[in-house]
Amino acid sequence: MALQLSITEENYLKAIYHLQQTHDKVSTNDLAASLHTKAASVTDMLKKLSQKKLVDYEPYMGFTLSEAGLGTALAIIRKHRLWEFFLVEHLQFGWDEVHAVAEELEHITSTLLVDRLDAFLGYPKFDPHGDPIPDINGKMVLLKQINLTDAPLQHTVTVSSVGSQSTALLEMLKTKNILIGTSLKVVERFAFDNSMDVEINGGKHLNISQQLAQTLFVTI
Amino acid sequence: MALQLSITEENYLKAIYHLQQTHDKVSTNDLAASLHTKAASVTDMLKKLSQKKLVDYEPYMGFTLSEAGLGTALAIIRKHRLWEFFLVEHLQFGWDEVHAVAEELEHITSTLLVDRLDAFLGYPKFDPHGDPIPDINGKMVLLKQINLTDAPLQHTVTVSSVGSQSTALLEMLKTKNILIGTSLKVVERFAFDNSMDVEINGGKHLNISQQLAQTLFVTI
DNA sequence: TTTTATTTTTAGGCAAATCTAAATCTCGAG
DNA sequence: CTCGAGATTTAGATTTGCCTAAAAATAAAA
Repeated sequence: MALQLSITEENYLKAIYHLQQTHDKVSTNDLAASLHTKAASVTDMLKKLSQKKLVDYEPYMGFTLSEAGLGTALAIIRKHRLWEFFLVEHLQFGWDEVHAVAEELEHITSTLLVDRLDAFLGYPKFDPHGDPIPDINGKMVLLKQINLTDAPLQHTVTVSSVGSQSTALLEMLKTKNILIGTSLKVVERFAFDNSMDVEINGGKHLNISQQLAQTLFVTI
Repeated sequence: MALQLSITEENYLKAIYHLQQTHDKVSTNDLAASLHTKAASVTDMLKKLSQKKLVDYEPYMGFTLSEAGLGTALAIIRKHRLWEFFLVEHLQFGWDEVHAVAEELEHITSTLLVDRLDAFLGYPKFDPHGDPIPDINGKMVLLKQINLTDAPLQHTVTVSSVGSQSTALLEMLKTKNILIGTSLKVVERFAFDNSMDVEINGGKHLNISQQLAQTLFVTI
């Protein structure tokens, strides 16, 4: 069985995972900053995680997750993103309100719970921020999915998926004639309400609210 | 704002609440037994909870929850039972598998989460074990709801509610002609599969599986 | 009403996770 | 190649929750 980790240990693994994405080797100071703690505390914890073979750690030389540590980190991230999806999809949370709650929910241990939740949600591939959700084996789509909100001005993008299957959303998309595969050119953005004007399939202009743009994932 | 409690403190409050239901004044030893810890530890924690005005504690004389402590305990129990309902209703957990998971979920702090979950579930009044769920103000139905599983042999009971609104269940009830208000007499129980034979409205006999019996709440 | 048994509390310590301050290491500048 | 700035680790304390063992209080029995 996977050894039982404290919430603190799990948070360390997760933070190391995120730093690893950009810093080939992670430093004590960077991790301390990321966890809002002090370097000395990080060193203490690293000795423990190293002993448990979850990180490859050489004093003064930096560290990375071991294979086992990576698997554990991905399991936590999987839980985090699945809960975020649940909160937005079923509990009417905004995509910007879910992080703090998911930080707590991600430490619930039951694997049965996670896997049932995954099934209940329909095995989503991306969380509400467009980040990929690892599957039960830790596998995930490699790139972050970007939504219309982040599309560059004057670029034409293609709708690749929607962030929700709610009937309210699907109806709205139908009346606006937006489907998977529709091309959208971002014409203008309005700072006032974060809405945007787009040109649809090279023709009509359309105003899209921030809420809608956030649920439209696109490829450039 | 409500002061932030540790998980341990919350578990103490909850345990005191449950003991209070039967023991007018709670004793150090009883609480220690209930939490699988030692009397000395309980005394330590009681001093802390007493200082925070969550329990009324007089050394050597026993203790009870204060008004504030009761409110906090009910909020935890509310979360516990709502999560149990969610697990059974939406994630296919058996009613006997949910307790351990709910023990973890009940400590998630977001009140927005709890209240949205409550709404999502349809403001249920009873958890899957028939225990009443406190509402947002801590109010709840006073009696435990009993389900058909616990009905005494040869007694006639009346279906008062069902534990789920799932279409699968409602369809089954329709074909079996079981409605709210239907009288059922428990004729026989079978230890092999925990199913039971009942007489419906004083007429036909019917076999009811354990799963079905558990979702049928009755009055005697 | 003593004395004994039981319960509860105090005293003193331990482990986890944190901190500050001091010591040590690494690496780039000169 | 040496030195010092900055990063890292060690040393020593603190807090929380728990423990054992001993002392104190209450309750029960003689």
